[in-house]
Amino acid sequence: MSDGPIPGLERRAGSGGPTGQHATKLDRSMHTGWVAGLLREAIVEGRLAPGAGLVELRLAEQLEVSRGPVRNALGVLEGEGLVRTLRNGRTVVVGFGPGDLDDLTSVRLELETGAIERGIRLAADPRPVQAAFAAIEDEGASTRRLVDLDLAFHRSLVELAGSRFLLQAWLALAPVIHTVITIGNRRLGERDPERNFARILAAHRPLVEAIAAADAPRAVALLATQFEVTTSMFAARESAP
Amino acid sequence: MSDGPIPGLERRAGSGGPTGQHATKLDRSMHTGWVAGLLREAIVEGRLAPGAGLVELRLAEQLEVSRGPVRNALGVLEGEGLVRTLRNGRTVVVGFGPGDLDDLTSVRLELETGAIERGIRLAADPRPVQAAFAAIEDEGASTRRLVDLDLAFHRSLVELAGSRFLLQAWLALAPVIHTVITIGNRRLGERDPERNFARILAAHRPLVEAIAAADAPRAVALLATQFEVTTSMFAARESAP
DNA sequence: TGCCCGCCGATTGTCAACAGAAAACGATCT
DNA sequence: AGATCGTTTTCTGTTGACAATCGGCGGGCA
Repeated sequence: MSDGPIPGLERRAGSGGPTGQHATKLDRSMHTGWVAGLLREAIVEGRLAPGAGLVELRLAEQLEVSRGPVRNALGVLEGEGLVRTLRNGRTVVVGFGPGDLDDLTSVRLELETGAIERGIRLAADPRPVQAAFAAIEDEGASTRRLVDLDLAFHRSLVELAGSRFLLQAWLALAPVIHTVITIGNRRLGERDPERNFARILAAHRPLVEAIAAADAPRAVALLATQFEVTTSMFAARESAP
Repeated sequence: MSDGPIPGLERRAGSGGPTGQHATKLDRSMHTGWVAGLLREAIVEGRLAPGAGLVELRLAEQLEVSRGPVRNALGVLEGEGLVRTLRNGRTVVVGFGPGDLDDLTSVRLELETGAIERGIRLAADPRPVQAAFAAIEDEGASTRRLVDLDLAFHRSLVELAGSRFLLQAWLALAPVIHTVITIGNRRLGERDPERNFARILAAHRPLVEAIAAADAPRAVALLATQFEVTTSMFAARESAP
């Protein structure tokens, strides 16, 4: 494999190191979670090309930690479906083709549709969804956080159903969804972030209202429309770069 | 925490040790995968009670490996949702309540129903499903392998759709499904294994036929019926032990 | 020239040991 | 007696080192 440091991993994120401050929430631990977060971010933002090999020792010395945390981080990334270990133990970044986008979108649609229907049927509290939308509104067009907030919004949709396992299934897809949203948002938003932001708001607001009104059919239809619009925009950009 | 070895983990499974033979399929490695498999088996079969604490050092010396593989194995199990690490790092076995059964079943129904519909719409090859059913038929009433084969059957249903991410979402639930099937099969099957076996066959055969005939509505209805029967039997046993 | 075999570097899997934090325990004080 | 504080013990997180394995490279041979 080629020498030199791996691009897009200058360990600048966070503070000056893993011992910075917060213990990365629920991940395995400080170093492990930090490395996993860094790697995940690099992958979902496309800085790590699909197929690129991740060598434990190189990552370790580049990030100035031992191989242990790196190893564990690769393990959680593998569990998230972002990397894949060949049967020789070599770890590579997984790639996503155009067909995968349709596939992922359809699965998301199915899961989130079911969640909304169940949530409304159970008269779930819509306020978390409203709060998640408000967070998007308040953020502005800052692309970086926007992705996280968009993902959090859709997570709140899934959580409407109050189903532990539905959430678990969706969570298994979350990193990949993050990848797709990030790449798509960058393509759509780097020219005109404000317009992209307005588009997102326009797509989400009616959905929030429909959910607050407990209008399940309308909410589901709006969700489907939102996904269709997104994928078609992707496809347009994809075919004519 | 109480002393002594953890019950139900006598490292008998497989050969005499991790260096036995095959490198546990696609898991992380020999020892890691072996430990993860052992632990997973113990959890899904109920030998490890929910809430039980898993101490790395104790597991390590009990299984005669170092803490490294044990640690990685616990990471894998955590990714599968079978254990949970508290914010102090302590790892405990997660528990499932009666409500979780309904929840899990409904999510499974949704996923597998969608898979069947998509698979039939795409004119997917039904032979893997038939093969999985044949494997169940050939096995007989041996409860142990029956669970694996039942799970493999349902996995083949999901694979009908040819959707990478639908499979990933379902796979995220697979260990938990395994747990439920195992516990349920034991309760239902320990009195009269033959009868339980016949019940499984009777529930699966029409489903296979409907899929082979590309009759999506009938297949979906049969799947729903199968799940309803199972859950109601569970509930009956649950309320009157 | 083309193919096969053995060597060598690179990389992973594993292990034992160290430092820090959290929990459990007991003693002391009120 | 009950609560509180300090000590001890347990357990995790991390590190560096060792052994085994895989891939690639060059030399030898037909």
